[in-house]
Amino acid sequence: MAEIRPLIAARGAMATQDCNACPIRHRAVCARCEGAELDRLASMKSYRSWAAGETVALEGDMLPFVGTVLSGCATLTRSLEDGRVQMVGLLMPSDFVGRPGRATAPYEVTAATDITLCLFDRQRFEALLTDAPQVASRLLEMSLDELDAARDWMLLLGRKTARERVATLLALVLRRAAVDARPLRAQLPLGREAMASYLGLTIETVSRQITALKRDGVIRLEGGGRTILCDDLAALLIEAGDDGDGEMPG
Amino acid sequence: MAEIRPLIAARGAMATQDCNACPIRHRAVCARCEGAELDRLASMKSYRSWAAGETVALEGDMLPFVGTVLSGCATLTRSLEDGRVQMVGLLMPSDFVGRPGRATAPYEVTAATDITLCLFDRQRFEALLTDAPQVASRLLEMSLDELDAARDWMLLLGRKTARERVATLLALVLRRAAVDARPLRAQLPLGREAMASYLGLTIETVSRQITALKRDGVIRLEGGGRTILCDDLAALLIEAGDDGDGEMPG
DNA sequence: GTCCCGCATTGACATGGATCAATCGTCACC
DNA sequence: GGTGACGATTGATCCATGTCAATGCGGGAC
Repeated sequence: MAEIRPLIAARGAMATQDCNACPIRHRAVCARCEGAELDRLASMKSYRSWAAGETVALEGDMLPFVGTVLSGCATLTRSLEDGRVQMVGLLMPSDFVGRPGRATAPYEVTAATDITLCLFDRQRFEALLTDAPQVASRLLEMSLDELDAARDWMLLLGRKTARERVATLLALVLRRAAVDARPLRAQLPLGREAMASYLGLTIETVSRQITALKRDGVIRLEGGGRTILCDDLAALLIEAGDDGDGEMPG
Repeated sequence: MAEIRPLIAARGAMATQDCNACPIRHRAVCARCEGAELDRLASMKSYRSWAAGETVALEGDMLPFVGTVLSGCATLTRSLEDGRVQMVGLLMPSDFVGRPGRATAPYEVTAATDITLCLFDRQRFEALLTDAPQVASRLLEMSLDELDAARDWMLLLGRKTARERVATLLALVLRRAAVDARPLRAQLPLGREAMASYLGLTIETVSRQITALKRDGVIRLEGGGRTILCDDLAALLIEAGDDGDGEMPG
């Protein structure tokens, strides 16, 4: 997913930077920090990378850190005992990972692409939280945004048809990827399986709905189905069933 | 819903109390406040009640306040243009209402029972937030709990069968209502329509699944289907499809 | 270039839940 | 006690999506 957010630096370059130079400060938890807090953040952080497909944390794992996504894309999933899986969040660069105040991960975290995180020791971060209001209020704001996004997704999962779900996701990806280009074009960051998991559908249904949207002239495909083009975003948003201003759950 | 949480005082008594005496401080946003913050909170608050069925705020409404539920029970819903509705949260006493940092309501808020809220002027509350870390961190904690709950519900909406969904909700209500009594007994706070809205199902399906669970001896009904009894919570939790430790989205 | 291998697509069929419609209970009111 | 209204239940049927299975396609290794 890094490729559709060109602002984000490649991960090799990242490992030597500190919070002051963080290219994602505009959204990340340190966005409002000043001298002293930045120094504290910088003193407790480290970097770590995972390859696409690797597990960052299993449900119930001890998580000694919290952190921020620097590059790449990770998924949060919850599953039932018989193997049914639902994606409950998609982490993009600048998104926050982990849960201050809780030692174990409530869902499985998996690297969807190669990914690098900027990690903070959880307990030291919690201490910072209690006496740096900017950090706490910034994190609160991010959490509330995620809550809104999760609730939008509940509407999709509870009430939308398969075609509407697929159209919603494609519109979301297109709007993130390219606000300017015409026609809109985006490489799908997720394979069909991850899309199905996100949308509460099966792979086959996702595939059929994409084919149907293509047949009906709403989208076009390129590069073996991994790149989508759209000439008329308004038409795609109508297919999505609402005005389409929903945000992606983080 | 107030009747199943006997800790909560009746609303008539509430209107003259201040934050110090708030009977729901153990969970509410003021739970960690001390002298100065409590005084500030008390100075900006007011009380207001709505009757069951009344609308507290429509999607997109200006909301000049944030607040806390004192008594009663409210629902948060999102809807599609053609009328399909999904409940995205259920507010119980001590739950937080509204969104610091945003002027308009992102979902419709409706009183499910008679309800009383303790309201704070939004802008003054935001100011408090920036310089009272206890308030910000308490609110963060509550928001993260709601986020976890919303994500649990995404698993239900995306992957559970109708029977599992109904069993999950009934187990949730039973565990909130009565931890001690045997057999477990609870008055349903929600009618069939609200249950269906919460579960992403239709009224008819909810009704059929309740009938089926009764037929199979997992639950019993009383009082015209508004009170449920359960002799074996473990059996109900198995029907719910997971270990059942999910929380209710707030 | 060819052979795999993993992912995506397509097809045939089964089914869970929605839809449409009728009936039933319960409670409030007269 | 009778009546109306509203929510809940039950029944019959339909259809969207899941399931199972086969085929297609593109990219990397050699």
